[in-house]
Formats: sequence, C-alpha cells, structure tokens
Amino acid sequence: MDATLTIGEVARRTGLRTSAIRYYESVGVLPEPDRARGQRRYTPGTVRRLQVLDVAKRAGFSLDEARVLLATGDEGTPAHEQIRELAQRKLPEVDALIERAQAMRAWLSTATSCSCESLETCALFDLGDERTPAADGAIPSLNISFSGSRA
Amino acid sequence: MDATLTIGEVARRTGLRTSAIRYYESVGVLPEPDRARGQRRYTPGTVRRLQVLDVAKRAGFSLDEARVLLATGDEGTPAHEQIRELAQRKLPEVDALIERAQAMRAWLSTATSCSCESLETCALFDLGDERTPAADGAIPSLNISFSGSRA
DNA sequence: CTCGGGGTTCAACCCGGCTTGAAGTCAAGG
DNA sequence: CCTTGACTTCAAGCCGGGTTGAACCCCGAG
Repeated sequence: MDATLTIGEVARRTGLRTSAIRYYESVGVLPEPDRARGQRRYTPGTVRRLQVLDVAKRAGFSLDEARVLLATGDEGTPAHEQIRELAQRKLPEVDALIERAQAMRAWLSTATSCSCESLETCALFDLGDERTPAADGAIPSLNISFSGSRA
Repeated sequence: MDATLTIGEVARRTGLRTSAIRYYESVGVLPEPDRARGQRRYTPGTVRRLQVLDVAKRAGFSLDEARVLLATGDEGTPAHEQIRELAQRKLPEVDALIERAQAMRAWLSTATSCSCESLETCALFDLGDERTPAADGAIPSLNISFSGSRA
C-alpha cells in the first residue's frame, strides 16, 4: 500500500511513456498520486490499473469510458456490474464496425477484378444501391455509416 | 463539357458542403476548376468524381489514396489498373481491421458475463496471453495492433 | 438605394490521444 | 563545484477531414 514507485518505474513496468501517464492523470483516468518532494509516487496497484486500461483500450473503449471502468475500484458496486454494462453498450458499436468492415472487404474484393476502362462507367462507384437489385453477382453495397474506434 | 455548375449546385447534387468541395480542391483531390468572375464553375463530370470519391471513402480509402484513384481519368492507364492495385493494397488492411474487430467482439461478449468482484482479480484484464494456454473457455486475446480507418 | 443570396479568401477551431519542447527543481556522484 | 539524470510544469504541435467565422465582392430584384 505504500507509494513507492516513481513515474519512470511505472512507465518501465507498463511500457508506457511517462508523458502518457501524466496525460491519463490530467484527464482523470488515473487519480492524483501521493508525492514526495513534488514527485509522484505510485502504488503497485497503479501498474495493474494501467494494464486494465490497456486491455480496455484494445477492446475498443475510449479513455472516457475507461475512466468509468477504472472508477469502480472506489468502494462501490462490484466490478462486474460496470464491466457488463460497458460491454453491453459497446457490443452493438463493434458489431456495426464488423459489418462495415465486411462490406468494405466485399467491395474491395470485387474491385480487384474490375476491368472498367474509366471511372465514369464503372458500376463499382455507382451509389450504394438502395434498391438492391438482389442480383447474384451484385456489387457489394457500401451503405454504411459509423464512427469507428481506434487502436 | 462546358463548365456550368456553381459550387452550390455541385454541393446540392452530391450532398456535400461547399466547404468540403473547396477543401478537396485545396488538398488536390479535385482539380482547380474554371472560373467565371472569380467563381468556380464545374462540369457535370465533377459530380461523378465526387460520387466516386464518396464510394472510395466508404471503402476505406483516405483522401490521399482517393487522389491517386481520381487522377486516373487524366489520359493514362485504364482505370481498372489503379482500382485493382489500390484494392489489393487495401485488402490486407481491412482484413486486419476485421480480425481486430472480431477479437474485440469476442472479448466484449465474454465480458458481458463477468462476475468478478474486482478488477484486480478479473482475468479478463490479464494481458493478452502470449502463451495462449489453449484452454477451452479461454479468454479472448486482444493482441492486436493496427491503425483503423474511419467513416 | 438597399437588401438578400450567392460566391470568394484566409485563419482558426474541432475531435482524441497523446508527444515534444523549453525551462525549472532536486539529489547523488566524481 | 559541476554534471548527469530523473523528475516537475505548461504550452504547443501532430494526425485527418473537414467546419466555422469574419470580411469581402457581385448581381439582380424591389
């Protein structure tokens, strides 16, 4: 429980830059740690928090969302409630992302065998067919809208 | 072929904002059009170009990549060569995106049935297992790195 | 004449997630 | 004493893809 790790130490153990750790603190994802002569001193638990953060980011959560998650340690409801709720809220977004990416893939795959002379005449670029003629060799529709998530 | 459309007209026909059209010109995705008393005058072909651009963006291409594509109209190789090459270069990226998104989905799905009391002990947040114990109910690994694409 | 509704320019701002740089403090070691 | 290295702060920059705003011009109608 004693706060012994310097920011550099935490950085080494997590693979983060010290600037990132300070940034997380500045946006409230990490709490303000104790200080010794002005310098931050972290508990070993902080390393775990940052690992959790890492996994959460990979799972598609923003820092804002991760903040909520990391706040669960603060004497309250058990972690699984927050985890479940966040995951359930995120799932449809990720499903949409997958769908969108698969539509992109289908289009690109079709495009690799394009033999059009000009973009003017290439049906690949005709607007994502709303009416979807349901033809067999139809061109994959790209009627997609979404705001993706990042690494 | 006479340049008759004002920027507002093109905007109406494409659903874009005039600011976007000027921006595309500024970054070289659209060529500089003729002008009448200082005002831009576009050919109907420009509308098509912007539709092509729209589809290309949905397919995952950046403006930089789309610029290359749109440049094919300029008296050169037939369009399909560029289309094919760009699509082939993009496919692995999109495949990676899909894989990543599916890993996210799997993790989130597992997370919705988490019953851990604390983040400390929750195996969901143990680092993406390199050693992959290959257990059956194993936690989906999130060992992913990638720069996604956006709408 | 004046107003409204196009058009023009350029610079600045937005988003998220950091990084980078300048300038300062502090402790240990040669 | 001086250097080295790790820490501190704050402001500014970066990426992509535009949007927003101020200040201007120009034309036709009432």
